[in-house]
Amino acid sequence: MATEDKTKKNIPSDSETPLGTRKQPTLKTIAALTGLAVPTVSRALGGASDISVSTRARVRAVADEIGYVPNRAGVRLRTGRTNVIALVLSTEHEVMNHTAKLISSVAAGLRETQFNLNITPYFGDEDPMKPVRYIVETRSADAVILNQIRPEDSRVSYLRSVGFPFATHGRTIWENEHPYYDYDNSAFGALGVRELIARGRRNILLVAPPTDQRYGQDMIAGAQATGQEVGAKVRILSGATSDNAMQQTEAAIDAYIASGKPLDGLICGSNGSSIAAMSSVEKAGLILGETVDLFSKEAIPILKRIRPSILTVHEDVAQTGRFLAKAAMAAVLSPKEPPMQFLEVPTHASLMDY
Amino acid sequence: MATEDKTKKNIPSDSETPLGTRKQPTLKTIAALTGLAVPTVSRALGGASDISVSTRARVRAVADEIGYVPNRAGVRLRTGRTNVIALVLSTEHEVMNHTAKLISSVAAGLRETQFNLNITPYFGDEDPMKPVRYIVETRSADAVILNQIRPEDSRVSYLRSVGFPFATHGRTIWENEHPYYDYDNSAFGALGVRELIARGRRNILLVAPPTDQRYGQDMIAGAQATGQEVGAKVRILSGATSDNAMQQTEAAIDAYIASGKPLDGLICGSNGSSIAAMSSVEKAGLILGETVDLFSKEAIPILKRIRPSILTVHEDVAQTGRFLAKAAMAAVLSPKEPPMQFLEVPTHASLMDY
DNA sequence: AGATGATCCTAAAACGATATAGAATTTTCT
DNA sequence: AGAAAATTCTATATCGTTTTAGGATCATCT
Repeated sequence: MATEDKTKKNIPSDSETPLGTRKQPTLKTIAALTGLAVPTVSRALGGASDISVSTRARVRAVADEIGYVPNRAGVRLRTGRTNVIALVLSTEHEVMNHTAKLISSVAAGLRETQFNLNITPYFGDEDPMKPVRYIVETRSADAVILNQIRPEDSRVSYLRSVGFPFATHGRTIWENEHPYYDYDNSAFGALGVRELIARGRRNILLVAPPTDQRYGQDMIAGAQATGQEVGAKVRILSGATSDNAMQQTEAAIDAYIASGKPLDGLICGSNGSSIAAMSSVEKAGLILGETVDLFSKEAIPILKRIRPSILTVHEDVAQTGRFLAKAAMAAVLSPKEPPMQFLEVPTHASLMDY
Repeated sequence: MATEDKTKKNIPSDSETPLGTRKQPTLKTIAALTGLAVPTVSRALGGASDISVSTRARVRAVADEIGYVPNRAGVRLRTGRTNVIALVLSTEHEVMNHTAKLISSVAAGLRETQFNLNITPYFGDEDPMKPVRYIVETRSADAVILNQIRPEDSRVSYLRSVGFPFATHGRTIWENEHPYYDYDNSAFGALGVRELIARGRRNILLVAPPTDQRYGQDMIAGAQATGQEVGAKVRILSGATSDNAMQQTEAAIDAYIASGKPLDGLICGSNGSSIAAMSSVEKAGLILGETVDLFSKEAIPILKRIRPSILTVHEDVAQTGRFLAKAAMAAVLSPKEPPMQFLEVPTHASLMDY
């Protein structure tokens, strides 16, 4: 085996034409072309004030001419800056509609900025902390954006403890101290109850909001408080809740109906649960818009194109993503400024019945 | 400690730690702790054969102990390797269902490998070449994955000319020479016609496949050839086609029906067009499964949960993404091997009518 | 004993960028 | 005119890693 090692070392393997190694121009290239020193070129391109205007112009001209683009690895090693914002997403139930729209809107928010978007997925069976820790430890992003926030999210406390910039889609118990965008799910729950009551509904079921995340807790609280207020019964269906647990959700609603409890109003906080509810209701012989009303959070266009009439409230996911992008950038570029925060409050529903 | 003069160079003492940001351990840290030289530590962790087993074990133990993670910028600068696979996606019509599933399945394919996923979005109004050129010029990924491939896609010819590793979702005219995963849309078109004919349908409309991309061209060719064969009329509806152009697609189908042309079978190659078709057909008073049949490509679960009975053919997007991930990695790690290629051929449809 | 090799490690250089300190020149001031 | 100051550039060091070449030590062979 020793001899094998030796021969392996001596034979110059595939050193002929390594594809893709056409070298990119570097600062050194420009320095050679202009007769300047490398740091001078760097500072000229950076717009430093102690480089003469004429030199700056000359350097820029040469750089443009040869198509110079800074090597990110060099910048990153020297400055620690990656120019990357990482969006950390769970793929537990697949990347679904809402998440997909979030991706594109965050991308839109980063458009024409110095920042690039990196999607870091993690899987349901692994520690949600893992991708966050990886990003921090390898410094592979300047900031992270998190969603599916729990009230005392350990990722948030970790990021705060190491001083790493971030923004969240959802609030924690430390909500005053970090950037976030949140949707007022308490108001959503309240609005749902009010709208259904206004249509004469009295037996309302709130479908399966997650109780480990604040948004589900808020939705329940908002709906129940308003139910108390107006003297209507608001029941909470527990069980599977995410977009891709539609089957379980549908089964849970089926079971609820089968149990004989009265039902004439449904509140669904996700597209998946809305679809499950529509299906379930139809099977049970109830008719949307007539014997039962469905109040739904509208996020994807498909819901608009499905025939039965349902009440929808608009959630502005496009705004969400753009805001989170700005908030994350601000956390990087202006760490001393107060964190950017926004709470989207739903105020009215409309009948989607085209 | 004994060889103090030797180790005394410029080891940053623990007591310094000046700023608030706690520094990550580097090879230097391990070198100081073990009394070895930095390259020795590097080679020990890399498993080089000329480092003694005991040293390797000691170094690894210390590395694990202090939680050493290689700084990616350093590796990238030295080796040129980023350990990133970039998935380049258009957000023209938003990141939609099919795309979302592609993202999660590519992520799954990269799971537990050395590679990370980077989503690089581009916008409909900008040059599709731009993100690709950026990645190549800044060397910010080791390979790219492209979709929405045109037959003579300029991104593909560019990547080939610079020798940059890539894989495509769809084939080009150079299909023999690069890695790809493709769905046999010709077979899909043919199968659709055959299935509809088998149900007694004779007036078939193929809904709006894009004619500038190969997959649309193939679908048309497959459907028309089979139509010829069995002597049935297959018409092609031109117009908007992507998932998010549902409104236009629906309007085009409405117009087709209004024109009085006979129609008893529909073939839809995307989820969006299927939803549009269902809506359009219902408006026109046709009944799915009775007066008309819909043959659809099934990719998202929502289609399964919508009430009317439709014929669906399974497209394995999960496999697509995993394969593309492997193909891209292979292009990076084994450039000399023949490119990984796969053509998914649909063979049967099933009635989604639960 | 002296030469040869094997084993295990180190020194130096390099990737591409930027920060810092200081050098060379010109301008301004007294 | 001589000194101080401003201007414009260069030299050097550095970020963290890996590659290359070579050095030191000890065992083995003739």
